[in-house]
Amino acid sequence: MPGRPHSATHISPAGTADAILDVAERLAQTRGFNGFSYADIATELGITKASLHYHFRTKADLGARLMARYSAAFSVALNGIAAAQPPGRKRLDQYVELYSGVLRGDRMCLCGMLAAEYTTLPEPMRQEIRGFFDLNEEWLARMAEEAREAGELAFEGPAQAVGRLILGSLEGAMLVARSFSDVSRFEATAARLLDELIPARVPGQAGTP
Amino acid sequence: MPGRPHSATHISPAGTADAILDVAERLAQTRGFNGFSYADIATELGITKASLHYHFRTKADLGARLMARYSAAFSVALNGIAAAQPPGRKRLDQYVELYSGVLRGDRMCLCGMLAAEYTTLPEPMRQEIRGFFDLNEEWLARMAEEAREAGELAFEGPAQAVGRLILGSLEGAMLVARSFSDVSRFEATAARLLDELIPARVPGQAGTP
DNA sequence: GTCTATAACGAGATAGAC
DNA sequence: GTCTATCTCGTTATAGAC
Repeated sequence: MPGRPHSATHISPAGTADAILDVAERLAQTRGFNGFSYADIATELGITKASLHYHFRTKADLGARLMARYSAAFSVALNGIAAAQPPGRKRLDQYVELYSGVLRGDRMCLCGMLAAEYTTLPEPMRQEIRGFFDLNEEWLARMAEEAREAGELAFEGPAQAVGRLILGSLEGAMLVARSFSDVSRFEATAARLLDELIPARVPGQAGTP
Repeated sequence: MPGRPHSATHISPAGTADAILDVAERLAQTRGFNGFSYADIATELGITKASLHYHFRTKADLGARLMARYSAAFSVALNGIAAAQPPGRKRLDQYVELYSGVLRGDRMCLCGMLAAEYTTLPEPMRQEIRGFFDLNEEWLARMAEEAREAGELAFEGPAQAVGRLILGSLEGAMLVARSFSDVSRFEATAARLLDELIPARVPGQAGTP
């Protein structure tokens, strides 16, 4: 695919592909990747389907680039949380808040959504899904481990297992809560999950000795 | 029983309508409700699309009846577990095993799957999804409460919160594990969830104060 | 109950003008 | 970069013969 115009004379074209991805992202998060069409995007942006194909040759192409952008943005957000907060519960609360924000827009996590459609998606998109889950599990495990080492939170066993449990649980809690249009249900569930799973370490009680 | 070719009601003389639902169920659990067509079912059964419309006038009709059957079969399975096991962890382990069995067939929980497509589904199907979640949450809460009262398991706060957390967590863990074609990942996560959330009550140790 | 045939529509995708 | 026009295919759904 050709890159953006290299001259500085036009600034607006830089936004078209991104604008398309913005709409596609919202539709994919609300209706699923198989739940929207080029016509939906075109209508919303006031352009034609043919123009969409200029920016994204195929829908599979659009999907792969959509997920790559999403993963990259998510990664930036995770790094931001880790940089802004010391090891401890606060980091995980902000992680949960990332999900709450998505849910407030009646959306699902993009990759959680596409995971449901997994078997119908082209391999490049499947790879992105697994990559997103790996990224999140590893970040969560690292945050949990650092909090344990800092004596802020307590849990037993490998941090990887904690990361996997938190990721899966939040994705599922989102899925259910959205069916009831009830963000508070998600928030309450997420809070309890963290409370039970990695309670604050109280000096003088059982934890790491 | 979910994940099995036949529901608990019939054994040998499965009629055409049931055969159609069997195929539709498997396709919905693997590809989603929007991920299969009448043509897919017709081809697999060696009949025509027109015949399908004789049994199910519209796809929305098929979907609603499919979910009603699924929920009913699931309800029977839950009652069976509660009747066969005394209050305690074993009941919940068998509940998890229900999910593992589904996942072993590369399927998702039907209602978890359709929850992702929620916004694209007709209202009757949405109702069934919420009903399925309610049914499961309430059963899990009841099982947790009975186990606590029997002194078998320990947890604090309302049992409803525990039911919601388990349901959402299992649905999400399924979703993620299926993307990696790794049932053991689900099983390990589910086991840890139950261990942490409602540990066995050991006399003389911290549990309910 | 199942078939053939077809309607009516929407999907992804392409060619070529401007 | 965006347009008009079109192609091809798949989708749900119906009519009517057997």
